[in-house]
Amino acid sequence: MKDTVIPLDRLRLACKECGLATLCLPMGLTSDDVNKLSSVIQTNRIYHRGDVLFRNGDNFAKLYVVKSGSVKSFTEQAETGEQILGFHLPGEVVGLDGVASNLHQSSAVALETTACCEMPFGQLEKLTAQIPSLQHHLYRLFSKEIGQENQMLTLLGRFNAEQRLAAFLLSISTRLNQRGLSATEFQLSMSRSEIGNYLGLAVETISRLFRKFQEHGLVEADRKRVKITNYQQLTSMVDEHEANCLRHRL
Amino acid sequence: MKDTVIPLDRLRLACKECGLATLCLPMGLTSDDVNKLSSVIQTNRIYHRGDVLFRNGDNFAKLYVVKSGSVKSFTEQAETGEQILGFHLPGEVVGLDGVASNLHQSSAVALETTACCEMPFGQLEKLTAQIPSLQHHLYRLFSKEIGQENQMLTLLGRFNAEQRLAAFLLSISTRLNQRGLSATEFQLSMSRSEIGNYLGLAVETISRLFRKFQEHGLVEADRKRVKITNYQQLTSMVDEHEANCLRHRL
DNA sequence: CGAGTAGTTGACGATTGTCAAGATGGGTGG
DNA sequence: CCACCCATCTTGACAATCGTCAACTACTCG
Repeated sequence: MKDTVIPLDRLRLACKECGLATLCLPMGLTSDDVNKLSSVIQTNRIYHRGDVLFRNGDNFAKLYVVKSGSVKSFTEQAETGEQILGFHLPGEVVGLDGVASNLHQSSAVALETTACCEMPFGQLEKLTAQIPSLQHHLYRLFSKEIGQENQMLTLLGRFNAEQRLAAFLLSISTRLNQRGLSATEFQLSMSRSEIGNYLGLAVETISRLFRKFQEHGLVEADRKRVKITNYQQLTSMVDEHEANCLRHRL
Repeated sequence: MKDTVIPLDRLRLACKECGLATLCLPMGLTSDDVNKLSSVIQTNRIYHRGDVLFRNGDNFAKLYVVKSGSVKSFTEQAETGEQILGFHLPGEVVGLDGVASNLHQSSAVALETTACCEMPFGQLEKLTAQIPSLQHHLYRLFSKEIGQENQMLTLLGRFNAEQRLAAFLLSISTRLNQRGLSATEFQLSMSRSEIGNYLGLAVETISRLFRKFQEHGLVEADRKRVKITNYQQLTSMVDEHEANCLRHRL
């Protein structure tokens, strides 16, 4: 992903030509509507590894759509450090939590070289009042985010360490696959420590689980390169009914 | 709370007279706008303990605002039972996760006798296109929900059992207090088992913690009746910096 | 009043975190 | 191009938190 070469002359793509358009945009917009939207959007701003998109407490101004690369969002705790709230892959939106108080409630940092489209929320909001399908799309976007967080709550509340890592790998796999990439072979952009943080587990646990998964032929992992070798069984671990049977064999 | 008597003739209150109006409604609506809104809303539908507001997989049609009583929302897992996603107190909205797919992604059940206002989302949506401040309010509502779930993720990811229960009690306290009730003395509507489920802990752990808190003079708990006797110290447990110091004394 | 559900308590064990030491590898500068 | 360095990762030993199991108590509701 890091090595993908994007020709410079395509960096300033308008929404109309954007490969992610079906993810960002609702169906049924007129060409005129799309033009209005793209006039408001700042396209393809580039961030590098470690660059901050926004920080907890910053004034909320815009939503960020990841176009390539990846972003992590997190809260900063007084002494315990950060709690990672999510990893954001191409086509996903970051910053929705800022609308409530006009201040960002979390921080967001690029995990690698990352291109984002930035949408000033105030302008977007005005536009949604004029374009019903865009309004509906934005409501759906918020709602989808809530649904995903609900899944994450379930994961943290009811899943053991194995199931959490399995679910994590499957989530990344599915999401990359939706963007046209391989579902079974990919490069993680986050460190073991970040995975552990996200899943509520210690780094050492993540490391041990990767080894265990590898020993049992579920994945081949070399550093950040991951190859899922038994997708089926990985899936069945998350479906906890079968997981209980499986756990005794593992 | 269960015993609160609501005169029957006030049960069909329009939004204009609703005591929760400042919670549900944005500031700066004209009287006309409020009338439009209340014409769309079904007010004060009564649910009893165990009654289902909606179930996972149901068609999504409306949002529910709790007016009195309380509601739990949860996902149903194949064999592990349910994972509780949230408890909803008066003034809070339930059902936001349904917008994304037009199907409810979770279920919601009344924990006690509960009155809800029900807002058909399609109509609400049309109205928001006409009333900018209502549109903004709805975006904020979604965003606030996301912020709260982020807090919950942090709780499940980084807090130990003690901190989780402390945070839970403080959350209930704060929210009830915002509705004009006592911050230090209240009646829980959920069982120990439901608290445990919500916090990712076993019932027995909750039971032991209540005893521990009581022994240390933090709360007095008799079944569902809770009295917070040392609010200060409870707060400092959640602020994890001090919590580390405290833990050795407890 | 009786039955069943919810809550409590104790004993025990497993999962997962912590600590410490060592290995690996990417990146940088000579 | 090589070598060194630092961050990341791995691995093992040990400990602690929390879950599980089981028995018992106490409400609540019909």
